[in-house]
Parts: sequence; structure tokens; C-alpha cells
Amino acid sequence: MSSASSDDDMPLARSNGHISNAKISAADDRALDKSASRARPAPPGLSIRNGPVDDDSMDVDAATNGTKRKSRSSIGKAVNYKDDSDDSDGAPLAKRQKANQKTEADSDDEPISKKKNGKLPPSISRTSVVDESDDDEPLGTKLAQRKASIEKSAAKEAKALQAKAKKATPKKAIKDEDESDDEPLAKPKKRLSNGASASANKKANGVKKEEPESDSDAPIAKKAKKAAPATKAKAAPAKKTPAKRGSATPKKGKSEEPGDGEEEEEEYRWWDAPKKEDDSIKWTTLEHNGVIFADPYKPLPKNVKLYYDGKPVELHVEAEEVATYFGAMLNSTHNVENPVFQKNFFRDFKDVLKKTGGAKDQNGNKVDIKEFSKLDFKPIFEYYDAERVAKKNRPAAERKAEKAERDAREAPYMYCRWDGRKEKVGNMKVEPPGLFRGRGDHPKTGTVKKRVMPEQVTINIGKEAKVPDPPAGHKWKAVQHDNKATWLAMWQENVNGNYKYVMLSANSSTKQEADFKKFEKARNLKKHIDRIRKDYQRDLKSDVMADRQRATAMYLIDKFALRAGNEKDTDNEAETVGCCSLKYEHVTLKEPNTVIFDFLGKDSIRFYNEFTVDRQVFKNLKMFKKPPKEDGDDIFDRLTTTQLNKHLSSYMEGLTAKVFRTYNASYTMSQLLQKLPTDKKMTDAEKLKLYNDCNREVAILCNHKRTVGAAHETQMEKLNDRIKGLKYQKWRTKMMMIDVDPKMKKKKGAEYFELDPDLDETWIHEHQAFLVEEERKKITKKFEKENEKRVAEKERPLPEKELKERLKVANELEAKFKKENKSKKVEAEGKSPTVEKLENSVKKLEERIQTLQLQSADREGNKEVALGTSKINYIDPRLSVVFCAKFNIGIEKVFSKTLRDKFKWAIESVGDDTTWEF
DNA sequence: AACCCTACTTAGCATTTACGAA
DNA sequence: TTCGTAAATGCTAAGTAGGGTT
Repeated sequence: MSSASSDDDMPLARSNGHISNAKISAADDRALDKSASRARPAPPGLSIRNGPVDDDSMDVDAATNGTKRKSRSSIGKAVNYKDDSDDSDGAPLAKRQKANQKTEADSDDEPISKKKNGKLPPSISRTSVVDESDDDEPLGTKLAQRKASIEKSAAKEAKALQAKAKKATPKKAIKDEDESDDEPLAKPKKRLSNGASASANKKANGVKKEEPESDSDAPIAKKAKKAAPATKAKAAPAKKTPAKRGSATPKKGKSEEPGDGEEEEEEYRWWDAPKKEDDSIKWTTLEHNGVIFADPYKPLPKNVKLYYDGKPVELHVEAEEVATYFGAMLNSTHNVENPVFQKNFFRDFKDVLKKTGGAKDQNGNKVDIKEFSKLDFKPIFEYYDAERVAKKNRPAAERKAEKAERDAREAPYMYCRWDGRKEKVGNMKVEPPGLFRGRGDHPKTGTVKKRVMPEQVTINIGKEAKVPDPPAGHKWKAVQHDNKATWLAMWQENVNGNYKYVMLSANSSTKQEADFKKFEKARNLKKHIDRIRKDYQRDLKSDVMADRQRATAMYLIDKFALRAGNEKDTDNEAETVGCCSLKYEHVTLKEPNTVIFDFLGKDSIRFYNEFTVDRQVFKNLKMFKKPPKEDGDDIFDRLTTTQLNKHLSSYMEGLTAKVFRTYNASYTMSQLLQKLPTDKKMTDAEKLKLYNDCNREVAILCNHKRTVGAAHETQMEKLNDRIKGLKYQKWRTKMMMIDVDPKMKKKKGAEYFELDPDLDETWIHEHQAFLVEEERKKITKKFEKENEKRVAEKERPLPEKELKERLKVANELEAKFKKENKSKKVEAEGKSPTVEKLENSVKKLEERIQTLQLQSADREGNKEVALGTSKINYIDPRLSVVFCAKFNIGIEKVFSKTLRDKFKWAIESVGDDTTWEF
């Protein structure tokens, strides 16, 4: 082994600290084995738990890496300005970080660390995670267990697919035939296996489109055809409900377009259209009206001022505007109390001040603003806040009128004409100026995001189209006619120099089509996955370090759905990582084969997981961490995402790391859905729960989190109290039966009348008091309201006596409860109560209880898992359509309006066909 | 290979709207 | 009907990924 030092190596992947040897000798491998002979490895793939972390690993580095430009400074420093006091006291903050923060970030809309959720400084996370881990464990473990079986089926399936492919080579015919019937010009270019044709149309825009070649199921319209067979298939275009589906071709003139009549638009069903010759060309004609700019700044009224050192100051309007950016967001303590945010803001604020002649006091004397802490934005905040409240409380009619006016103003920008079709624009508004809110500990958070001027905006539009007029007195930066691009307008933002694009919305044909292709590509991976897996298993032992690293990375991406992990500019962005950019301190190894990942991923969301892995993977990671590597060094020092993706694309055209996430998410979902009990007779709520459970597993796989709101705990309690209340009511109702017919006790058995174990006497007393109180409140409120009305109508208000009289009802209720408690009997309520009626109410109550309990469980499970992201981006929507068909539940229960639009292609192409498979 | 440029998807939180219980 | 909450939508930041250039 010997030559362990790095200098004798070949060119480095990244020159950042320590590098591993290019080659691995057999002795190197053996050495790793020896050191870890004890203990039998657990079977791979089991997630052990989602547990705590201790600080150690994370803040060490500091000293070590001055090496390159990778200032890792922030790692040790952490964001928690607000919390650093606790840091030192080490007090048992114990228990839920969320809660803590809540209290700490007092009243603010979002706790500081929330967002950093994972990202908390280690000192806090240690305490905080403790109890969470318990929660998460079962889910994680379950998921991991299923994973093994899921993978097995994947391999089986892949083999089957390949076998099938061998037998029947030309497969995609179905569609082509069908289509050329319908569509004279359909001349779909056939293409052979991978790669071959790629280069041809590739260069165009660098967009190299993958073109899913899912043979057997390429034509999305296939099923539809089947349903409405042969001939012309001009059946009614499917209406909103997925129930009936049929036509493959849209009916002329019969527009789905609701409303404004003026223009009947025919829906474009791209999935029925012939395949494009060259899909790097996105359009041939494109018309639009440009973008909407932010409203100009409206100066504050004279009496609202920024204060400095206790005194109001005069500002140039430009400086005032910047001050309002800060003032308006005072409620977001999370930002406003962040020292980096303050620092960046203050720097920029001082710049405008300097540029605009500084601040003056009431007498026109210069005020030198040099300390942030002396600035007081409260008056500004209060002004905006009041305005906001006022706006909300305006009469409905007024609000409506305003909305109508706004809509009318925006209407021209809402849609564009894309190849002659009307398509919705996604974000036609240029982002307004403000303060940049970077996530995690972004070094530039708080920086002023400047107003975008037309001079910065480039317009992309068809050659023949009329170029939209820029606002009066302004010009566009440029106008171009690039039909390989899908954007209508673009500008560069000043904070990070990022490009911002105006594009079509998710329900437009281009986006839908792109979405479809994404999922087809992922489905296509099914055919290659077993070979890929076999190969990387083999390469885990390669003696070429680069290959071994690549294989290991592939393993992680495949099994744990890690993101690719492109390199980032560490000086100017928050420090987050993905697979290829994992660092020494993000991976902790526990013999014999447990790996603990702890790092901040996209959006600074924490990824914390303990996994058991193949022994070889464990050994490799150990090797990649071998001294002299230390904190701050890359684990995969001979691997970049580019290399990885290049390798992947050798298996399948267009295959990249991110496809694995789509594939694994959709595949997992499909497996889970298939396992669902088919037993019918479920209520919609129960079906939905099943669906959401599957969805949740996928979300967990993808580590999609959300912050549990300050309110969660309270809401949960409330909900549970409501459930208990209903249970109590149920019990009372049952007792009434005995009152009506004493024989019931015998008939139903004593058990029937037992009190739910959830309820105890103390609680009941409390609850009764609560009910009485509620009743009082209700009565009082009603009384007051009536009086108000009388006053308004110039009548004499009702006397207090009347209120007292009315409150007697509540008193009676109280007395009744007392009596019940004493006698252990409940008098039947209502007029002419019968056992039957009572039984009915019991049934009703039981139903309500069940619904609420489901809801409660669902919500608790979802507490910090965000289902939406995977539903929107990762789970093939056709799976959901099939689920709904199979379980006979409306698609609208699962997809919101926007999602139904976005996934229109899926809904219409699958219809009620339950045989579609991912 | 490293860098920059470009363009597109994915992501969580904020704000608005819809909806269900009272 | 009204109110308060949950769901839907809006917003924009933060990723991935590919190409070109040096």
C-alpha cells in the first residue's frame, strides 16, 4: 500500500485537500477487512433510525481547511444567533426542538431554526432530535424493509422486460399504425438502440432530448384507442371527470374552455399528435405581450418615518424604499434577527444613503447612520401592518372590484400564443425588489434585491410576432427569436447573478410533454436497472479508485435516493451537499456495516439517516475516509457529477443521477399501491388514507420535509379533545337508551355502556365545565349582537336581566351534568326519544369519531413530512389515476385542480384503465 | 478538468382561497 | 352566515445538467 500520500497521483478530480490513491491494491482491501472482523453485518438496506447527532464531527474542521477557496467557515458558526445563549448553558433544552424554537423565536411566524430544521447547530439538534427519532423510526424502518423486496421485484421485472424485448423486437408499432391512420403526416422517425442517433440532433441547443423509447407503452394514447376503438374515435372529449374516457382525437370546435366565450380554443392534445421530427425545436411561432413589472414604489406618508437613535429621520425616497423592505418584514424574525441578514442589509442600506445624500433630522441636519442597532423600523412596520389589516377588512364588493381590475390589467400577459395555440404563462410578473431571503445560512441573505428594469430584460419571441412595447421611455435589453428555448423573457438578478426566466405554466403543453417524457425516461430505466446494479456491485471492488468511487456513489443514489450533488460555490452560497459532494464529516461509519449520514441537502434541509449497507460499500467508504483525509475533504475525491452522468448515459440515453430519484419514487409508489388490500367497502376517507400512506413513504424516501408549525401541537390537542368530546357524547347517548328503555342494558350487554377508556372522570368534569362555558359564551355573544342590531335600528337595547334569563339555559345544563354525575344516569334528550333514534345518533357519532381519528393519525404522520413535493414531481401521475380507477374514487380527491391540469395527459390517457403499470 | 453560461426542474415557505363546523 | 382552519396556489430559491471555452 505504502504510497499513501497524494502527490504521486494523477490529475485530481477536485483540488481540495486530500486525495485518495488512484489505484487500490489487494493489500489495501485486505487491510480494511482485518480491522473489522468482529460482528456479523446486518443485512443491508435497513434503516436503523433517524436519530440524534452529536456535535463533534460537525464543527471541527475550521482549522484544517484553509486549503483552498472552500471557506467552510460557516460550518462551525451556524446560524443560530438567536440561540447561542443556550449553546453555552447546556441546559436541558431537551425535547422537541420545534417547540423550543417556537418559544424562543417568540411569537414570530417562524422559529429560527425551523427552516434549518435539520440545520440547527449541533448543540441544539442533539437535544432536539432525541424524541423525534422515536417517531420516525418505525416509518424509516418499514420503508427500508420494503425496499429490499421492492428491489428484488425490480430486478425480476427488468429481466422479464429484457427477455420480452429479445423476442419481440419491433414493438412500438401499435401507436405508429394507429396514428398514421389518423394523422397523415405522422412520420415518426424510428430509432434504434441507444446512443446511435443521439448526436444528430443533439448539438442544437445543447438540449439533447432524451426521447423515451418505452417501447410497449410509448404511445400514451394507446389505451384510449382501445377504449374507443377503430375508426375515427371522435367520441366526446373527456369531461372533467375521469369516469368516462375515450376519444383519442379532440372534437373540433367543442371547446372545454369555459368562460369568456370570445374565443373558442380547441384543446391541444399533444399526446395524440404526431411525434415531432426534432424535439429540440420547441416552437415555430410564438407571440406574447412581455412581462408585468413591479408597481413603482409608493412613498410613505409624511408621518411615518424611520427612526435612528430614537429620532425620526428624513430619507431620500430611494433610501426610504430600501428601509421599507426591511420594515415591512419585521414580523419575520427569522430573517430580521439573523446577523448576516442584518449585516448585508445594512451594508446595502448605507450604500443607498451615501448615494442619495444621507439621512437628515427634522431640522435638516445630517444624521450619520452608522449603527444598525440604533435603527428603528417599527413605525414603518406598523404602517404596513395596519394597511394590510385594513385591506383585509374591506367590504367584499370593494375587494372584488379591485381583483377584477387587477385581473383585467394582467390579462394580456396571462397567456401567450405558442404555435398558434393559447397557452398559459407561468410567471408573467418580474420579481419585485426586496431583500434576498436565502435559505439556510446563505452568505448573501438580506442583500437588497434591486428593481428590475426593462433594460435588463431579454425578450424571446417569434420572428413574425409583434415585439411587446417596453414601458414608456424604456427599452428591452435585447430581443431574440430562439425557438430552441421555451422562455418568453429573461433577466439576470443582481444578488447572485442568477438568471430568471418567464416560462409557461405547468399545465401548458410543453411542460406537460416534458413531464411525460421525464416519467417515460424513468420507466425506461426499469429495463436497465438490473444491469446497472450488477455492474456497480462489481465495480464496488474495482481496483481503480475512480471506478470504485463511482460505483459506491451509484449505490447510494440508487438505494437512498440521494441527489447528485453538484459542486457549489462555497463562498457565495449556503453549504449544502448531495452525493458526489459529500464530505468527510457527513458520513460516520459504525462497524460492521452501519453508515450514518448527516448533512444539509437542498434548501438546507437536514438529511439524517442511519443505514446498514453492503459490507463492501462500508469498506469503501472507510477507504474514502482514510487518513490523512479529515473534515472538509471530499469523500468522492475522484468523482464529479459530470463523470457520473457520463457513465450513466452509457447505459441509456439521457440517464442521469436525477432519473434515479424519479424512478425510485415512482417504482416504490407503484409497489406500495399494488400491495394495498383490494377489499372494497371502504369509505373515501379510508381509501385516501391508504393513498396518503403510500405517498408518505415516498416522501420519506426523498427526504421531503416541512417545518412543523408552531400551531401543530395545539391543533393536535384540540383535535383530540374534539374526538373525546364526541366519545363522551356517544356514551351519553347510549345511556339515554337505558333511560328510555331500561331493558336495553340487558339487551345490549353491560359492555356496550362502558365508558371509553380514553375518558376519565377528571376529564369529563373538565369537559362538562367547558361545554357549559361554551354555552354561556354563545348566549352572551348572541345577546350582544342582537343588542348591537337594536341600537343600530334605534331600538332600546335588551336589559341585562334578559341576558341573565337566557343564561339560565347554561345553568340548567350545568345542573343537568351535576345530576348525571351523581345519579350515573342520563335523561333522554329531545322530543319523543326512542331507542331507534338514539341508536341512529350513536351511529352518526361513531362515524364522526372515526373520520376525526383518521384525520388525526394522518396529520400526526404528516407532521414533518411534505407529501406535495413527491406528488408534484416524482410520482408518475398515472399511478394515481390507476389507483383512483381501481378504488373507485374521484381523481379530485387526490389531485387538486392545478394538479389535474398539470397531469391532464395522465388522466386522459389512462382513463379508467386499471391495467396500466409504471 | 475547470470554469462559466444557460435553461430547466425541484423545493419549501408565504399568501390566498375554499371549505367545513358552529 | 361567519369564522377559523386547511388546502391550494403563488413565489422564488436552490438544485440538476448540459454545452462551450480555455
